[in-house]
Amino acid sequence: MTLQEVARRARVSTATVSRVLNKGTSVKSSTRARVLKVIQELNYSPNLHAQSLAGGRSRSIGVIVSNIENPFFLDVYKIVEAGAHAAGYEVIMANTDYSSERLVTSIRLMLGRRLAGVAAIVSEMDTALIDELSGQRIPVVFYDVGTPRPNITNIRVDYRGGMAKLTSYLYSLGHRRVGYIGHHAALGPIKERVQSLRDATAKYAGLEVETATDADTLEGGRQAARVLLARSPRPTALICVNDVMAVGALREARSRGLRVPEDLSVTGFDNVTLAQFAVPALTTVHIPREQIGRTICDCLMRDDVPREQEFVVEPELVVRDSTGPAPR
Amino acid sequence: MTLQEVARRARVSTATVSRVLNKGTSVKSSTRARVLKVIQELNYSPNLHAQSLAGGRSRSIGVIVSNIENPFFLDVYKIVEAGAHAAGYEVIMANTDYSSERLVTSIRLMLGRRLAGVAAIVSEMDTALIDELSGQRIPVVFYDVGTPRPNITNIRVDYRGGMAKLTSYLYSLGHRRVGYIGHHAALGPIKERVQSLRDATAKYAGLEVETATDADTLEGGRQAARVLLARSPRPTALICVNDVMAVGALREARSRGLRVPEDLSVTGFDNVTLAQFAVPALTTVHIPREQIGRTICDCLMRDDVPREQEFVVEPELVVRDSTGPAPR
DNA sequence: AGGCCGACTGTATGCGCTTTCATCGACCAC
DNA sequence: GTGGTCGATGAAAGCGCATACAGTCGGCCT
Repeated sequence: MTLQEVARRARVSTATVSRVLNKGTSVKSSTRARVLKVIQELNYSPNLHAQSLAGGRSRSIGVIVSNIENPFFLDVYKIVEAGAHAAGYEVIMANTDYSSERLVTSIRLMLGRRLAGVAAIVSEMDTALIDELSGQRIPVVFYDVGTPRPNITNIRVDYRGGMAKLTSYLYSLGHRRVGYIGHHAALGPIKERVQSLRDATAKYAGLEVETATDADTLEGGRQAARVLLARSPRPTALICVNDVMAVGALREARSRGLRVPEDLSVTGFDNVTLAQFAVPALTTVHIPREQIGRTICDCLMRDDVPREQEFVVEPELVVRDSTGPAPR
Repeated sequence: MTLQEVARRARVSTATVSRVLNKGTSVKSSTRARVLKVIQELNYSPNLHAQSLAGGRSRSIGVIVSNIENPFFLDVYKIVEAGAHAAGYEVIMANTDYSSERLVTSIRLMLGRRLAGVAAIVSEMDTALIDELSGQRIPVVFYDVGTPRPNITNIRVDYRGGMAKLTSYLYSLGHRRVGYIGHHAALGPIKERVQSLRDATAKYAGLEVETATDADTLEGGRQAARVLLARSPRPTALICVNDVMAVGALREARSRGLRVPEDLSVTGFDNVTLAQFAVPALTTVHIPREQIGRTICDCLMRDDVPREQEFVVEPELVVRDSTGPAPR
């Protein structure tokens, strides 16, 4: 079913059919009705590729995330999706699983689609790629990675500040031996979190940090906790890089018969919904995903926002039931 | 950056550039190298729209899900994604939030993209739409909805069987007053689960069922549980339509000081990873998502599989710690 | 030497659509 | 009546690529 076929059956030119499809210019209402009727009868749906090829424009934006299974990314994605739909845009999602190669593939694909904009909510990133993207004419938003460049907007979270709040809080509860549970230790933005924690070690006398790394999943959190909790002396607090891993850690603690928070404190990061539903409810650091999502939408789908900006979002400590005074 | 521009700079014709891009036919290796070099220099990436318009074919499949936030859908999506990537395909995801209108929009969009195939893992579905899809020449797979039609493959889960196992198990534990927690009670495949439960009421003497409906989220599960647990006499078991809502219900039970499973049994459905990490670990019914995902991949990306099939997958009871003998 | 084959490359057409630009009445003011 | 304006429509030129087809050229067989 092509536009041409529709035009033929409606006894009009292809231009007219195109006009009623893009309900912009003037078409006599009787003609419009006739065309619409044929479209209906034929179940015609325009070839999107031909549309964007001929039209040059695109009503789609791309969103690349590191791990769609992690509710943090999912939340941001959903907010962007809602904003896009509200503005009449579609969104194409790509998932990299923290792989740089998949990131490159995804970005090339996004560029190939000639999208209206691309948001990369990822932890892995390569400077050359950023340069390449910067050279394109489409607006790009980075979260977590990337440095200010022409045509590129950056959103970053003050992990250092968030981690400092967490450390100070745990220290004041008497914790001196803490375990850090992370994933993909080599990736820049994630490294920043560990580093912040390590820096705190210097500030707070007697604070010792051990780390364990595993996959960014519930099971990964559990495995990492298993390693850390087997050490002797055992850490009295587990700081997890995100809520998902923290819930995994919680599970492991319970399996070992450790009471949380009496025997062990556990903290998350992100404050996803799951954190409230964990048992016990998770103490975590809130990252305002709503704000991040809206910023992305503004940057990609509005012309009246300046590019080449940098937004810094400030995380906040959320104390719930998984933390308490250090034992003994 | 167009193919033309690349051809000009490499002093070859566009046909040759196209050849090296689609690494099929023979190109002298020195020419190939020259073209590749220019492509590299220009950061050229082919216009996907032009490619699929000219080429006719498409290396993408579409996956439509009802609620990407629910790990069940996410798991299936990820399996399909992996299979697609392995076969050199891309996947376009669409999320309907259980809205029929969004389903229609999504399907139209998928058709507009002239994809190689579409999978609809959704609970909402309209017969007219199925007919329309059936008329297209692209392979389509439905999960949960849809009736056998030409060119359409169906995958369905024997909910009735799964629910029967669950009911029988709870009955044998002495539960006579059970609550059912669901969402979108009006949608066909979901209605089937409640109906199975209701049918069981007839079979098992003295079994009473009350239902509550809320959103398909952790919070929805909690709210529904709140309603059910406020009743008097209180149900001794809560059967939840899926694991996510069950975890929400678990949370509500705990808030009310009810011990699970001593005071209250709770069951989920789907057996997502989260079910093992719930506290207590959730008794649930396993749906083989791996098998579903693979079937979808086979149907959409291989030519040697017959269409117009119907696959029925058999769910299995997984007993964990959230169920026990009815109190008193 | 003539012919043929195969590796390589260029030319030209069209995929299905959008978008100028031109056309053609109809209608109004003068 | 003439010129001008505006609404409605058609004709046609691409958008960037794939590909059928037609060369070109060297090597090799007879």
